[in-house]
Amino acid sequence: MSAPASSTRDRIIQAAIQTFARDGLQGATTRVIAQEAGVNEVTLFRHFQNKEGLLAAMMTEIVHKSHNRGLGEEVEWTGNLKKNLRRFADEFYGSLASDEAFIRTMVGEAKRHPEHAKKLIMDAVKPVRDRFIANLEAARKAGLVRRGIDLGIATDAFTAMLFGGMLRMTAGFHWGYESEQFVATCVDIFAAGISPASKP
Amino acid sequence: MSAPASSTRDRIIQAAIQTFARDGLQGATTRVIAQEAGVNEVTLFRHFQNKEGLLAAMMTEIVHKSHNRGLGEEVEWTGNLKKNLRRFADEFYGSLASDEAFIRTMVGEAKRHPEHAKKLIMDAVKPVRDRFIANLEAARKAGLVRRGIDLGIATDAFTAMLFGGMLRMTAGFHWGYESEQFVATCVDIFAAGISPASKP
DNA sequence: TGTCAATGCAAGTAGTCACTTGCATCTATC
DNA sequence: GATAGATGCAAGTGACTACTTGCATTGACA
Repeated sequence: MSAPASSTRDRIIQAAIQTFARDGLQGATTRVIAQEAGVNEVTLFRHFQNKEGLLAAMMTEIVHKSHNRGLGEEVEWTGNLKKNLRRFADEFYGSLASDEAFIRTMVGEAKRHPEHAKKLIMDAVKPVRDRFIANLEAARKAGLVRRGIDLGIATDAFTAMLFGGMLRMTAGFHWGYESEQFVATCVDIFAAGISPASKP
Repeated sequence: MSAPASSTRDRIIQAAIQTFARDGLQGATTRVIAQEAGVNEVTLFRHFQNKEGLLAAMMTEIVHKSHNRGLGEEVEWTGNLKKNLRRFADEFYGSLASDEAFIRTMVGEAKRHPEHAKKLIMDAVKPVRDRFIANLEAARKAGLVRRGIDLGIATDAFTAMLFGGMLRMTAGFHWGYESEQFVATCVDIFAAGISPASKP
C-alpha cells in the first residue's frame, strides 16, 4: 500500500519535529531537516510542497501523538483525591518535560503562527483539561472539593503551575530542589487549597 | 557630552526590544530594527558592532528596567496574608502581561541563548523571588503559614501559576473567564493551600 | 520484461541576511 | 572659521535561504 512512501514521509516529519523544536520555526532550514531525515532536500518539497506545508503536517502528527498519550484517561478518581492529583501531576509534568524543546518554540512562536497555536490548544490541551475538570466535578460531588471555586479556573491554575514550573526547572538554572519535589509541593498546595476547611 | 549619541543609542535599543519581542531573535532583522528606530542601518552597526552586541545591550537594558519596576518591594507583609498575596499577584501578573511578547520569545530562545536566559533569571527574576520568600518567612513566623512547606518551592509554584496562566490567557484562545478572575482564584487556592488548618 | 512512481543528484534562481566601505553632511566646540 | 565626531546615503559583498528544473536510478508490480 503506502508503506514505503509513508515511511519516507514519516521520517521527514520526525526530523521536522526534532529540528523545529531544536532550532525554532525560523531557524530550522529545509536543508537540515532533510539531512536529519536522511533524505534529499528535493524529496521534502515533493512531499510537502513548501516549508509551511511541512509545518502543518508536523502539527497534525503532534496532535495525533498527544491523543495516543491519553493523559489523565486511565482511571476514575475515587477515594483519595490527593493521590489522584499526584498521579496526574507526575504524568502531566513528565510529558511536558519530555517535549520541552517543542513546547518552548511553540510558546515563542504562538503569536506568529496563531492557527497552529489554536489547533494545538483545541486538539491537545483542551481534551486533557476537560477530563480533569470532570474529575474535579466528581470529587466535588463526593464532598472532597470546597464550593466557591470555579473548577475550570482551578484546573487551569493547577496545570499552569506545572507548566510554568517545568519551564523554570529546564531553564538552565538550579533552584535548590528537584522537579519531583516541585511537583509534590504543587500537589500539596493545590490539594489543600481546594479541599473544604478541615473543621467548620 | 553623550546626550545626543546616547539618545540615538537608546532609540535603537528601544526599537530592538520591540522588534525582537515581536519578530523573535532570529526573525528580527537589523534592517527593520534600524527602520523602527528611525536610524540608518549603518548607525546600528557603528554603535553595537553586530547583531549579538545589540542583543546584549538590549538585555542589560531590560534588566535595568526590571530593577526600576521593583516588584514586591513597596510594603511589608503585615496582617492580612491573602490581601498581600493578592496585591503581589496583581502586580506580578500585570507586569508579565505587559511584557508578554518579549517573554514569549525569551522562553522560546532560552535554550539557544543560555547566557541571556541566565542573566535574565539572575538579575530580574531572582530578586523578586528572594523578596517574596522573605515575606513568606515573615508570615510564617506570624503563624500565617503552615509548617512542612518549602517556602522556596511554594514561591516558585505561585509565580509559575501566574506565569503559566498568563501564557495561557494570551495564547489567542478564550477560556470563559477573565484574567482578573484567574489571578483571584490563584490567590484563593494558594492562600488556602499554605495556611495552617483552620481548626486543629 | 516493461512501466511507473518514488527518490537521488547537480545545478540554478531570486531573494534576503548581516555586515562593510567610501564619501558627503551636519553640528557642536574650540 | 577650523576640527572632529556622529550620522546619512549608496553601493556592494558573500553567505544562506526556500524552492525549481532536468535527468538518472531504483524497485515494485503487471
